[in-house]
Amino acid sequence: MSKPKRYQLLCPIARALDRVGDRWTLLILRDLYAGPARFSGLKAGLDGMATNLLTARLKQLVADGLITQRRAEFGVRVYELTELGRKARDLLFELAMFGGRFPPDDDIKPPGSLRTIAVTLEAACQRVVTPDMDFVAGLHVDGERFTLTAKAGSVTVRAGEAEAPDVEFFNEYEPMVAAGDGRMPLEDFTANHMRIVGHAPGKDAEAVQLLSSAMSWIAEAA
Amino acid sequence: MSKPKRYQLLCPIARALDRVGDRWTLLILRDLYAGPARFSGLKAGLDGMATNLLTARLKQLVADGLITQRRAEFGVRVYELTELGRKARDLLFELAMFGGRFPPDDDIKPPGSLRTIAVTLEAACQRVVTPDMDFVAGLHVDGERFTLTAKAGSVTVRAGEAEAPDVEFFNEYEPMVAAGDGRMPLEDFTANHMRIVGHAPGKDAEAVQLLSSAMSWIAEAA
DNA sequence: CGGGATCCGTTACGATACTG
DNA sequence: CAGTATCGTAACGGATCCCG
Repeated sequence: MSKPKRYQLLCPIARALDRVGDRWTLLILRDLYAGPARFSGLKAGLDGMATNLLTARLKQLVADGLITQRRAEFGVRVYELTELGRKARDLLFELAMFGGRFPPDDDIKPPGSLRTIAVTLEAACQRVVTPDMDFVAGLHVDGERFTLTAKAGSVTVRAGEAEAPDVEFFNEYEPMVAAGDGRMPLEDFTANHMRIVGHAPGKDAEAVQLLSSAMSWIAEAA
Repeated sequence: MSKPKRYQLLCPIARALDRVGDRWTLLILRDLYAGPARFSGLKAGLDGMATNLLTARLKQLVADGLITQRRAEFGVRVYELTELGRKARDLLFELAMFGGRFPPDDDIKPPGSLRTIAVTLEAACQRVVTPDMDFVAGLHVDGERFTLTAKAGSVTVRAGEAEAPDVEFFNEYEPMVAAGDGRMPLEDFTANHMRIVGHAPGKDAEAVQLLSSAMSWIAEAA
């Protein structure tokens, strides 16, 4: 029965907001961009969100064709982005770039999960990747694992441990955000807050090159 | 007294949404991108929005440094974007690109004003402009006037009549949106829905070149 | 235990009326 | 013209309960 309020205007911006403008919706897409997730996983990442709201938003997103619910092995239900939903990447990235311009509030809480880094990192890397790059990197951020893959000029960043990474990065979340926002100099970050463990010489150099290019692209855009 | 609900998370996306995520806020920025506007002008463009809400949103935007209230000549108050507020351009553009992927709803209303085209058009043109372009174009869309200026590799689109345009375009809004969304072939649009009146030969060709490049950039991105 | 559904107090929104 | 005040309604937030 609940029909959300819509603008219903002949304007692409309003049309987008009618799909993703409700509270929490963009944060759901943000978390799903890192890969499929279960109801409880999403709930954990979206701290403070009521379960009935999460249900309602997921239902709406399914209806709009942005996500699907799939039954993975042993009956576990997972939600994941559709091809259309993945197209929200650059929108989420611009949102992150815009948000980075504001000083973080005083009483700020750490997010329930770090999946937010996937979409931002992937979008930034995609802007600076060169077609010859080809590697798999493992990313460890405050203990959470991500996999960054560069191949044939395209980059993906997904939640989950890399199987046979060519190189591994160990970072903490807060310095990453600070560097991205421009509150910490890039040299400081790369020198003091990024531990690199290479497994395939040559590939590591590529990975370091990509990551630092991406970060300075972000810095310059500000 | 009213403290709006905020996420307050250490995540750039959430930080952006804490500034511009409330209902109507992004549509206000959208309209202001076309240039300064008065309270009643905004209200007219944002059909259906309650006046107290508009007041509240404007107050919040001022507090966050995205807009300012200025006293123009004869005591008329106008709101206008700050430099920080103008940085929302690419965000609004990505929103428009994303919204264009959805079929327009059945019972859709025309927007209260066409100022929405300024931000989208400017962002698209900026992506394809060449440094040598230098002209002033008048844009007439369903009777509303806009001015497109290209100079030194940068493009601006503002509401208001051009003083001495090198070229003038006459369009209707609906076909423009349809072409932008990909529902109408570009050739159809440029051939049948765009009237061009040139005043400075050479300059007109530049303008036509820029406009059609911008539109095909949009079409290809989809 | 994961994946929700139900209920209820609180807040934000939408419409209209009113004022400097 | 540029808002403020009021008020009914819809959405949100938190907790609890239910079902496989």
